[in-house]
Amino acid sequence: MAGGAREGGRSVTSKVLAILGAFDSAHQQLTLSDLARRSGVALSTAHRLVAELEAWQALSRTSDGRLRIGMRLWELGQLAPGRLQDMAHPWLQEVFASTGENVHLAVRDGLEVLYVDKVHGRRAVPIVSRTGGRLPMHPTGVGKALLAYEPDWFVQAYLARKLERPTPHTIIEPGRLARELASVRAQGYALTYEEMTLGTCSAAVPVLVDGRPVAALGIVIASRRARELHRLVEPLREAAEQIARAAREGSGGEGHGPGRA
Amino acid sequence: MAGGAREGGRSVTSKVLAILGAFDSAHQQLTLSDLARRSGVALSTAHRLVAELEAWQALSRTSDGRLRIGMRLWELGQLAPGRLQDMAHPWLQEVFASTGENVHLAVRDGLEVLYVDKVHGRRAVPIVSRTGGRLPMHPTGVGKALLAYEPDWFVQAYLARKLERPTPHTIIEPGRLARELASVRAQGYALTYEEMTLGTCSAAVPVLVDGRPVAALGIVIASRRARELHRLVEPLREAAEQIARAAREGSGGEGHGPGRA
DNA sequence: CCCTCGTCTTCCGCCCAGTGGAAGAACAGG
DNA sequence: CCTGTTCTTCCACTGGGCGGAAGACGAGGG
Repeated sequence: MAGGAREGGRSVTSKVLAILGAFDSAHQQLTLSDLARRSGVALSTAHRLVAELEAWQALSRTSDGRLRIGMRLWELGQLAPGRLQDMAHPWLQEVFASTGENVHLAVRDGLEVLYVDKVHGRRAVPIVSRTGGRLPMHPTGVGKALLAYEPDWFVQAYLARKLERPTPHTIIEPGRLARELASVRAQGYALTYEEMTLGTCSAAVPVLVDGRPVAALGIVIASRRARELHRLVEPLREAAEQIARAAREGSGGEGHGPGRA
Repeated sequence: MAGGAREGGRSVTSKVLAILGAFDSAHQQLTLSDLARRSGVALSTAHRLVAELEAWQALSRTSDGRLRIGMRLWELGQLAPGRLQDMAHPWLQEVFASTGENVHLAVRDGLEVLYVDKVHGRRAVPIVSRTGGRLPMHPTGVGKALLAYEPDWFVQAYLARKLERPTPHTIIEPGRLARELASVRAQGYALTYEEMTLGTCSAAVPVLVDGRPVAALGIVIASRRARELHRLVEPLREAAEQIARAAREGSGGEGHGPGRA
């Protein structure tokens, strides 16, 4: 082909998707060159495709000319499954109303937790998680709550890898983590103390439908108030129970959460 | 070309976008054939593109095989601008906490209002609006609050069209609507009584930054409780003022809302 | 049971849309 | 003025995309 060998035949669609996929929470705005580099698409090709995406509002530009995800994609994204989130939202609200803390809902996706909803007021928001964000499972409350109820083979596979260690308090020893998970199962809730972020600690409970952990409900507070965590478990547990009930009744098996294994 | 004339040369990208664009709140799940029809893409082409989109989780399938927007697009959508929404959320929360009603935040996009955030509890949710949803401006509280502060040429253009009439209470006479908007400006808030949906009424206030209506904050309740609306205006106004202040300080002109004219 | 109708999937040869290197423009520092 | 970076435009070549058609599948219905 003109200018050189076409690199092994990528479809146009794959290039468009690669361009979109170049954005993530750590790279919310990119220059055209960055975008081309990150997506592995030739600069001139990226230029053309980006123009088309921009015209459709799939991408937009910040005031300094960098590219971002556009409103149209946000709008489309709102049409994604989300049955569980919709049902759960009022209950998160309830927990927030009775505690005033940061409450969030997460599901497992692959080997990570994906935060699907979040309710927060104005006080002490250490921004540990953001809606649409991902974190590893073992250093987070919701992650431990979910992991503890996964089948054994899954947990084994999870523990077999080298685990990230965001803070010195993170538990990464397989044996110790396995024991921790056992106690989560025994108690019905998970606690963390500065395992993901220094300065914050959390409590979380799983949402169990037919014994399977479809989501987890968590709460995050400043670590100097760690003693209050126990007081917060009961409201969480109650809300999770209600959400589970609503999920059992509400949806007759419609695929509502993500579920890559 | 094989099979016949290529219809005027549409780019691959435009087809992909047409496929995504075929989904909207009234068509959240589609069969492949529907999708091909609605997007104007040949069936076999749609089949191939959809397969690629599905593999990337841009689309997913419901249990009965129909296609939906996938989790990956939801995730991407969460990276869209949203500065204003993020800042505003705690204040919506505050209004909800003090009133217990359905509170939502909307911006203008073209000739419609786009709902960008919503907080609701378990009681009386007539689901008038959904996050990511659009409604015409004149029958909604937030719409009137926004329209009242738009420049005159814009309002004229809006009124010049034939206006939809979702209920018999909807005001569609240009003269009457113009007078209504004048009184919104005078009072600083807008009220509606069953103008969008029978059985519900609403109050809304604009969020004004440098005199320009960047968003509107609204509340919806059952119409049998219409007398309580006045009581709800003050909390709304207060929250809107705080949001406006935060917006003025927080962002130095970054493009955060949509703004097609 | 076969037939019909609608939907989904696969196939295949043609050819134009897409491609990417290169050159040039625009801009920012130094 | 020069240098480095990013953005934009150009162009000749070609293989990925195209869509009609035919086949597979499934759900009624007679």
